Amino acid sequence: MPITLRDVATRAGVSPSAVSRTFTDGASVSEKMRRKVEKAARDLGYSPNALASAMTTGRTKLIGLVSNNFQNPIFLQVFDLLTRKLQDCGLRPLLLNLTGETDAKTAVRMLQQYSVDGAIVASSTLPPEFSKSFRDAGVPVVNSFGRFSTSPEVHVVGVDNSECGRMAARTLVERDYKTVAFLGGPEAATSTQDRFRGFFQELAKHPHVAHSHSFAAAYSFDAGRAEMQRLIAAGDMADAYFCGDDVLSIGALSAVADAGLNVPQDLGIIGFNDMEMARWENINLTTISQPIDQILQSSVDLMVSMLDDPDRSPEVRLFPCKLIERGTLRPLS
Amino acid sequence: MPITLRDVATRAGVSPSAVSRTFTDGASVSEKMRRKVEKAARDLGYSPNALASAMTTGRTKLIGLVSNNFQNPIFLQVFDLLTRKLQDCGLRPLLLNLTGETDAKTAVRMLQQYSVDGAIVASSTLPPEFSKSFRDAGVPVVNSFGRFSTSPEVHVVGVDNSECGRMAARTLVERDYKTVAFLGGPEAATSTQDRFRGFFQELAKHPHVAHSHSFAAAYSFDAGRAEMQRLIAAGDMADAYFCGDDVLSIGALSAVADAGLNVPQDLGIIGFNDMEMARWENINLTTISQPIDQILQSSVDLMVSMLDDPDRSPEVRLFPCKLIERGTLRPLS
DNA sequence: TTTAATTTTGCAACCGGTTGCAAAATTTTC
DNA sequence: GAAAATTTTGCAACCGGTTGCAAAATTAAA
Repeated sequence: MPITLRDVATRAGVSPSAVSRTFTDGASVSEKMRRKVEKAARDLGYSPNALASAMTTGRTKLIGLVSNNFQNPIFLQVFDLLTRKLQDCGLRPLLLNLTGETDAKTAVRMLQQYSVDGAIVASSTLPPEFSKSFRDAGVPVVNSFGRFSTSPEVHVVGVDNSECGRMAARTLVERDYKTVAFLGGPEAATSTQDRFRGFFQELAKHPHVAHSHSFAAAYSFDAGRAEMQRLIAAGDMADAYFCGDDVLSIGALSAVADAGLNVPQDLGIIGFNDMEMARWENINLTTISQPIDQILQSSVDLMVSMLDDPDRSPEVRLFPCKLIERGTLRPLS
Repeated sequence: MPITLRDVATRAGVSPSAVSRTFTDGASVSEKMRRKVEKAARDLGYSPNALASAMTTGRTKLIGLVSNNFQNPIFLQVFDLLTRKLQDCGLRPLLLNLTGETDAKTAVRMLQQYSVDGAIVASSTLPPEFSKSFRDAGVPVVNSFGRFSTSPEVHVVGVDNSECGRMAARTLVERDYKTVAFLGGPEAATSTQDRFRGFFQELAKHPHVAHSHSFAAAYSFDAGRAEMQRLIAAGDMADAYFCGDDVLSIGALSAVADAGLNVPQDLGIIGFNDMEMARWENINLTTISQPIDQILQSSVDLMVSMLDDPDRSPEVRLFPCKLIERGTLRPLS
């Protein structure tokens, strides 16, 4: 059924190699030959088979897109941008959904079977070792939104989460909140741990500010709401909360509203991610944003450069986060 | 670098065919041989190359996942479920992001180059002809969330959008709203058109109920809010609105709240999709839900059955929608 | 115009598997 | 225990391209 290179060769009355060469750039083909072949190809509706070509060249132009964050709304944007950017480079994303599955070995094998040229691990919760398994298996990898190290073993692109924690703490202290708290997402996530560390590191500089912390069960509205309800019921409320995620914040806000507390006077909330919903007038959440587009562009750029030079030494690219001032924090006095 | 079948054959001291056979089920291999080969494979860490295998078998186990809906939060769930379900069947999703691009020819070619075994077009906005191009090119296709026809040319799984429109109209009339309106998403989407048709078809049975309609520029909070603001400013408000999507509804709700109107007494709103946010206590949107999980399971089932029998005649599978009663519509009197 | 240098083309082997066919090995039947 | 029936194995060709190498064709130099 499908047209092969040999079909084209026959119709054009040339050798298969000639056809192959007209479709690989950089190959030696005369103008006359190229025209002849292109005509035949057009007539027949031929387009080269990427898989067969991959057999000899060893490059599939397939990039594994690995993630376990299919619950977080921000990731729809991540997938959108990432797939578009990859497509723009002539690369095709092969999706691997690792929800509820963290075995790196399996993940690597699943991608290796398809000879992917590389893999982008987009996750703020998978540990660095996860990405390392890809590198160890010889699969070029970049970890987007991952935890960085000063002596990285794989490319990492993202933000400095502990700096984000410090930024949140600094902001709350500036706004004159006297007791502040960290309301994190799932404790196992590296991003949670890093922000936690940064947050309390900064607070240590302000001994007059009381602090506490707790963790929500998931990055979800319900988990945020439940945890805030628990805190309210327990009666040991802080003045201000740094939440691990906007959805969490919004859940917390809803519990706070139910309790009749006044935001931002009685209680401040600062979120993380600046997702779509944070901008909604009826939510209007003050939050910290990470430059998603830049992170992903940089990830793809790194990926592309690794395809040329697989032994490129691992690099860390961090982008600054930004405070997005809205209505859930007291203004600077 | 990577271990080939011949490496395994050499180490096990058997022929390549033997190795191939132990890895293809249904092939004739003795117990003794199988054990020998499996041991060698394990020792070497061999796993068969899906692409090479595809060359002779003609099956890649790659399924194109085509969509242009990377803005709608509901699609994160769609991607999550679809990829998991495909993976569970041993299939791998090759993502194709068609945002701002509707040329079916290109899309087909992009997938054909990778010899996908089939394609799932997940979109409520692409026209049936789009999916048809795949079928015409010999690529088994199922259109999830698509517009159905009584004499379908491709498999379609989804809901009867015009029935959804009727359901919305029926509900609003029941609740005793006297002037009702359709606040649709982008007019070009088939789902918008179908719901529009159903909505007014039902209203035609109730001549005492006044009606009107308009369309938002996008499926977004801002578009919904802007359109509702425009309506409020124009001063010709209806009693109740059927919005094309929950995000749109939420935007509209925010405009309504700003205007000091009382929901659900002065004004009723009914959304569509029952997304996560509709459940949030501070939104509490009455909406119509489509059974996403069933739709996708059915899509994958159809896909799998087509792989066995590519000439299976096209089928339409429609699932019922359900009214999710929350707080933005007057109760039944 | 002849010869040397350069470019274009085709041949054939290969990438990593699969599979039809016949030979070899095993099991069944008598 | 020999012959027939059945199962297992290996050989070799093939899937749809690519590529090193040498022959053929073209261009440049003499």
